[in-house]
Amino acid sequence: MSPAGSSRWSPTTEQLMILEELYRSGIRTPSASQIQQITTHLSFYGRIEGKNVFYWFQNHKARDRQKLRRKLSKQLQLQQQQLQLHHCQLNQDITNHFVAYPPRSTTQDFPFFNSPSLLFQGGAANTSEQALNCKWNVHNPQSNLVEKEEMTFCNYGWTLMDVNDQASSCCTRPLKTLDLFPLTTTRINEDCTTQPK
Amino acid sequence: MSPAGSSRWSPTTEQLMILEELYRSGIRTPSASQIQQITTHLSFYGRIEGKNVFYWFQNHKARDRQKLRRKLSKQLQLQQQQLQLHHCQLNQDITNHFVAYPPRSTTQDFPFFNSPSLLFQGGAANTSEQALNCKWNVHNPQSNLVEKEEMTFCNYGWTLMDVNDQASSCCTRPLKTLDLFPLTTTRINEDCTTQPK
DNA sequence: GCAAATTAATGATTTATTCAAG
DNA sequence: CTTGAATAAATCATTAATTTGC
Repeated sequence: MSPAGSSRWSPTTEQLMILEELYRSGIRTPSASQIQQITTHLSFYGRIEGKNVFYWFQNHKARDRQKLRRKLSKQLQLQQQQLQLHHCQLNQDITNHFVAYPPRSTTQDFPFFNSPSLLFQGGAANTSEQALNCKWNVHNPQSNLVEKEEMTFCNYGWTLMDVNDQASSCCTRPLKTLDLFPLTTTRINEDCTTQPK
Repeated sequence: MSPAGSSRWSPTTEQLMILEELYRSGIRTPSASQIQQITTHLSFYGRIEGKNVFYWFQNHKARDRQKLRRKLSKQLQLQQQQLQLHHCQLNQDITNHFVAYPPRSTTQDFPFFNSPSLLFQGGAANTSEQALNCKWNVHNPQSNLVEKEEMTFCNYGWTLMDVNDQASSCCTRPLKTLDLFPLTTTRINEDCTTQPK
């Protein structure tokens, strides 16, 4: 691929420090122009592309969330265990105080013992979700386009792509027949079912 | 945004027909060049951008899968119900034949009645997954780059972006101070914590 | 010390979910 | 309700740490 390059980007220490600082400062989903700026800036410290910056934030955010989720779920698990223990203790007490002799079998449990194990997935996820979904809106003075400032991923790629996209305006020059369209496309429902294998 | 345009693309009938035909013919995740071709071609029938094509395939594939999953899970559910019924019947039979008089309470269920509802998510997903994950590799004669032909989403966007990305090569011209980097970036760990609001 | 073997991190893709226009 | 658009979660794949036997 890239000459003398490995297949994937690995950030230099400086790049990483800067990225982390930006993250700490609140950036989570950088807009197109932000990515552009960051990339340009970081390219001073080593080879880097826009997508690297994009992915870095994507992953960092996700793994932050994930870490938080795990912590919460572990906490919950502990709480549950303690509750269970408490429950058990209570039950023991009841048994000791109100049931003088075993009711039928000493190995028999009380029904409320096998309480359903709570669903961490759902609960914890929602909690951490709300805790983390604080969006950060850039106040970019140069953007006088009235589009949503919360620019995204795809917009970035595609918007920039469209700069040299001749297909944006309805092109009237005779389209040369392309590989993908071997037949006239007006009678589509006939047998142009060229099955690729 | 676009002059006299609505906020989102809506495909013309022709465009839709072609897209569906292409989908039927096996295309699921069109490569960059494919998207380019398709877009160019479809732009003859109305305004369209590359991302529209990309999203269309993305969504169509996903919703196909989803539909299939639902069908399968419904089937399974039915099967489960029937099994349950069968089970119930069996239990009834057992009760009738082996228990002459009610054991403790007529409303009491047998423990194996509340069997765990099976996890459709896991099972069905995997099934439909395998059924749908038939990738389609283009045999594009014009690509003599030896990169993987299974090109993707981001590659598309970002690759094209990099065409006019001056930051790709390590730039040595003095970077003008950007909004995002108000201070020198070498001493990062000091207080450049400009909190955005 | 130092590679081969394992494991942990993390960059890059793909899939699922959600939002919102029409 | 359908579906284009966007975001988040899950997954894959490669690189860096780390361990292990010599």
